[in-house]
Amino acid sequence: MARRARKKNGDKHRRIIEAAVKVFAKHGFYNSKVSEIARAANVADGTIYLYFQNKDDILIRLFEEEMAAILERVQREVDAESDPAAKLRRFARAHLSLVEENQELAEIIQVEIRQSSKFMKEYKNVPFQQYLNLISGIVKEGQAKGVFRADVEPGVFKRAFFGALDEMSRYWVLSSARKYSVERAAQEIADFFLRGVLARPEGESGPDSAQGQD
Amino acid sequence: MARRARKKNGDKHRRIIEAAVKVFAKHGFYNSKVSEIARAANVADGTIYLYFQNKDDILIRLFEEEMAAILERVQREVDAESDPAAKLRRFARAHLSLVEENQELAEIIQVEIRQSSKFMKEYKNVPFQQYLNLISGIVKEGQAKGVFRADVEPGVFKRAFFGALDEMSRYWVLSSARKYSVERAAQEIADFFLRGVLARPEGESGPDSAQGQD
DNA sequence: GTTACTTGAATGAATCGTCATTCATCATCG
DNA sequence: CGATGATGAATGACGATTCATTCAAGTAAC
Repeated sequence: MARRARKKNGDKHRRIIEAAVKVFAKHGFYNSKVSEIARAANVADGTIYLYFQNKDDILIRLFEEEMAAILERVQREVDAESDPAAKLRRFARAHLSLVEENQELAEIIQVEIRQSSKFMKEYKNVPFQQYLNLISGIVKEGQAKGVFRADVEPGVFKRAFFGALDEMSRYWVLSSARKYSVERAAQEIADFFLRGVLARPEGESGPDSAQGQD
Repeated sequence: MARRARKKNGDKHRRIIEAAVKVFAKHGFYNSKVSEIARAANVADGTIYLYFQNKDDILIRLFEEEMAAILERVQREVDAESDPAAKLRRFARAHLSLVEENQELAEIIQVEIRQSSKFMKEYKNVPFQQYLNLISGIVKEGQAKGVFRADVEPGVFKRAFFGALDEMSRYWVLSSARKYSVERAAQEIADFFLRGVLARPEGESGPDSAQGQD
């Protein structure tokens, strides 16, 4: 029964994290009171400090735990496809679906984490790097298979692609108006990129003639 | 000499804004002290309250003033091109150049403004909307001219395109490593999109597909 | 041109509220 | 009984904002 302690720990730890998600999403990190998180989690103020070092720590841990789950899920979805182009579409769909399903969390990751990961210069934000690298991984694979153009810089692509999805999500999260469906948007965004990344969009002749002058 | 007063006003207002840019960029809005801005601007703490309502107001006004200048400049650059595709490339280059030239400001706009524009639910952030609409404007123009595919949703495109540039900027601003040149990245990002947006990448067949509904 | 008075910009020390965090105390369980 | 987890009132720091006061420049009167 000694392990019960751990289990109980896990329980309160969880409850606090979940409460924090709600509270941070509602007021933003800096305007959230620890006591409000405590109230929402149904624990005493002091209890929070048995599970977390301080307020910052709540944010970091919440981010890392949730991010790990997200990474795993998206990874799995992407792995389910074999064609690189399909992987990219799948990534877009998975990303936007996750945002739609976890709006509060998405809001925190988009707004608060960036805020503080800049402020906390030390924090390297590994999970986010990994997430981005899922994308560049797909690109490299596509290039290796000859399906994607070789002159695409994976390091630029991953940011551009992620950025596009992310900005679209922001729209979802911050506005209430849903003009476009997730499916539709994911599809369209992936398309913008894919048609530019595919080695030959349609029946094409040579890649040399591609660009005109500027 | 009575007008000197106004001039002097303008002067201090400016100095405070400029100081705030530095301070906010360095510590983030919430970790910045009004007294530090005052020190940086070489005015007394109280003086700030003669020019701004409160700390939030400093952020909002700084954003709006700087944004107006940015909008005007990018607008002008885009107008200098006539071909929609060229406009898009130009937009990308202008955007990234601005970021490179005003890193502190860019950092604030990316991180702090978003933070607080969520927190201040009322704040509609018109300047940002306008900025985005520069992009959708280009798309619509391109579609009208038949240069861009008609089935592209300008409202999705503007976010995707902006998001891509923005994420790339974040990399510049937050990391110190500059692996890719601005020029190169702008070019590449615009290309990802353009090759997907151009009505006919190469010699294609049917002209019927050109016009469509929106 | 100098003296006396008015105005309002500028100052910065003092105030006042607000939390994050602590810790003395309590409850529970084995 | 300890011991370990939980509590929540009390503490202390901090920092935005205020406001009584100073000061410089303008105006008028002589």
